[in-house]
Amino acid sequence: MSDVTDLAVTAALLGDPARAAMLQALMDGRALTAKELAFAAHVSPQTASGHLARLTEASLLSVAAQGRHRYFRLASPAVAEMVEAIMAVASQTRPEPRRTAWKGGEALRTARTCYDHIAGRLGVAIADRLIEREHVVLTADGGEVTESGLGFLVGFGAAPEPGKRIFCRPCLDWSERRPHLAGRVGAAIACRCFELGWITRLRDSRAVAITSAGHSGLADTFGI
Amino acid sequence: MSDVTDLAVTAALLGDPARAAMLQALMDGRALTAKELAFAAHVSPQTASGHLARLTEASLLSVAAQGRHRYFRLASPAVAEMVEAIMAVASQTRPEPRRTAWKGGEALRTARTCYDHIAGRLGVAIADRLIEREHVVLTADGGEVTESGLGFLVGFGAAPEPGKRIFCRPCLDWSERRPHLAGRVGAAIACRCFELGWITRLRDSRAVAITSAGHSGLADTFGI
DNA sequence: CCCACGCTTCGGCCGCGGCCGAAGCGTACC
DNA sequence: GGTACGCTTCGGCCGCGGCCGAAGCGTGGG
Repeated sequence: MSDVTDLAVTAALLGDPARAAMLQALMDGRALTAKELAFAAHVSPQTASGHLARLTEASLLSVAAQGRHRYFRLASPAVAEMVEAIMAVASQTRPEPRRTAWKGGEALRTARTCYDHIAGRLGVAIADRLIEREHVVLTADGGEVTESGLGFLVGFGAAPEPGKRIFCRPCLDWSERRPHLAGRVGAAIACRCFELGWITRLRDSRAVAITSAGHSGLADTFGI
Repeated sequence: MSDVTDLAVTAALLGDPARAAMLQALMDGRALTAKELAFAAHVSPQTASGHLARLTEASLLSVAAQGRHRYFRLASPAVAEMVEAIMAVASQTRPEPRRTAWKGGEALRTARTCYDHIAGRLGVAIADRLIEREHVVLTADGGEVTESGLGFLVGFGAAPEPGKRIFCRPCLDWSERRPHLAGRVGAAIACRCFELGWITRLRDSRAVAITSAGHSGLADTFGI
């Protein structure tokens, strides 16, 4: 048994609007309190508490108690990847492009964080450039940084940290439907871009803005 | 709104045990009838019919009516990827890793039958060679055999039989996640390979073994 | 020490949705 | 034409699970 049971119970956890909203709110990798998540999901604190307990129990979230607050965050990059994969299918499903473009929707598509790396048009563009220059090679479910790529990253100040996490892998971008860079390499690039002030987080959103320094920097470095 | 709603409704579709079982049954890329899927999900035909209608409505499945049967299959590779991503998280949750790659798993990935054609690494390799040599052209949901391809197939002794079945189409390979050849052309090639004694079926399994004659024959004919 | 606050647990309400029996529609085969 | 079969639709039953009010527990601060 029961690969099938596992699939169903895990998917059912994401199938509730309140829990889905909470996971979305955590998609940028930050840690939020139970109350903040209750607000994000539009439910009362006690309802949220129940949902959070179930998500934590299933290891989709990890929790850290601190004083009288409890901070929840996604348990692993795999969870973020799963959510993005579902979004990719869900957005494909959507019949008409739905022109409404609610406040910030366009910004989300331009550039956003996906757990700890960059997604949206910017993320895809960066991946494209690196592939074009043969700094990385992406396959269906893995990727490698070439010799020249490693040199480039070091020069950029984004040498990926050593660790057991997967080095470099593609992550399907739900808005662009093309892969962007995830893994340690994607995280290092995103981190460096924040460090250089090329991009900044927008309030209450996973969207990020590209600063004017970012526009020139990205043009110089990546040709974007 | 409602990226979050989309996420929830799509996930909810996978969150039901019966629907999850159906999707799992389709993960190898084959097309199954409503009745077969009802059996796989352990529900009555009328219950299955309802589930299949919802999955099709949401574009997770595509359906092809043929005579008095209706064949369901995954609508796109993205759906398969989504299911795999969820399985990745679900299995991560599971405490004990439980024996990886059960007996014969590797053989299944090397070469297996997919209805009446060849899948696995061998199936994908054959498709790749034929595309590379411009003997076939594959599109998202169909395919054509070129002039030179037809000559090649006839010379190989695998002239596809006439009939109303779809001539040539790609079939997503579950283990390789890339298309292999299905349809009458795929069937003819597989049939000829069995005929030449290049491959033989293994007992109680969809896996096939490549014989020594097969190794040299495949190298000569397809350059594999 | 007491209160404010964040979070959780408990209990009960209620609606959504899965399930199957029965019936209807269309195709295939004799 | 008749029959068998695959599939779908309809209707009604029923249980799971989401929701909130009230109450309980622990921490921090005045």
